[in-house]
Amino acid sequence: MEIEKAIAALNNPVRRQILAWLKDRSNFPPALPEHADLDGVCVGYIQEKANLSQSTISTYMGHLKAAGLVKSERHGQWTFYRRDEEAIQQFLALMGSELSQAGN
Amino acid sequence: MEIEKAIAALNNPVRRQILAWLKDRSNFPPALPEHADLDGVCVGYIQEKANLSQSTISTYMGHLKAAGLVKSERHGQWTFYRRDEEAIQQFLALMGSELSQAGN
DNA sequence: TCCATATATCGAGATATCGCGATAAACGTT
DNA sequence: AACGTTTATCGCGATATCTCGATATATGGA
Repeated sequence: MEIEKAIAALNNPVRRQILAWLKDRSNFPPALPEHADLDGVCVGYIQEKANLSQSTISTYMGHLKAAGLVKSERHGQWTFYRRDEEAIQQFLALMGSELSQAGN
Repeated sequence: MEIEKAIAALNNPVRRQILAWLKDRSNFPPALPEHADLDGVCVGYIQEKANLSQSTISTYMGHLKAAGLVKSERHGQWTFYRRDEEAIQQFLALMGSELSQAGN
């Protein structure tokens, strides 16, 4: 997790929305049978939901990944993205300690 | 506090640094005797510390204020800026609930 | 009133981000 | 090898942000 890149990645409503959608797999169409055992959501589903171009969403996921907020796994032609909960909590903790007054 | 503007305001290392400096008044030169009873730090001191131009710092403080992260008070020719601790905590709480997985 | 000081606003050039379409790369299937 | 599908990368015009110097505004003092 890189706080600098993470803040930049979060400085965009669609990227924040995608992170929120990824909290719950049921925000997306069901996985194909052959992907039933994998977690994460493929780029195409995210693109469909966000209603932006394929290249834009691919780039967005790249930002989120570079920031460390999501993990990705490629299976065949598909890349599955899922939240990195640990990194997200770490980010929140870092923001808290950077922003909070000492006594709080 | 406006989460959209707050994230944008925080998406800049100098503005984050200023917020951090403002945690402790002793990061700046002592107040003039006639300002001893006021809290907050004047723009000039912040500028000196950040080593950017006067106009840049004034604009930065405007961003932080528009985001609701700081409060300002004018006394004579000086504007004193201080952190809005309540708003900052509210921002952190909002980020937490927006980013965190439901079960966390 | 005139001047000095502190801050805010304006206008501009440099740089970064946005979001796209086109194209490339990766992979599976035939 | 050739093709279809999925994702990643490239190049670009549009827009936003950065940071500055110059200027305007606000205030207090001589």
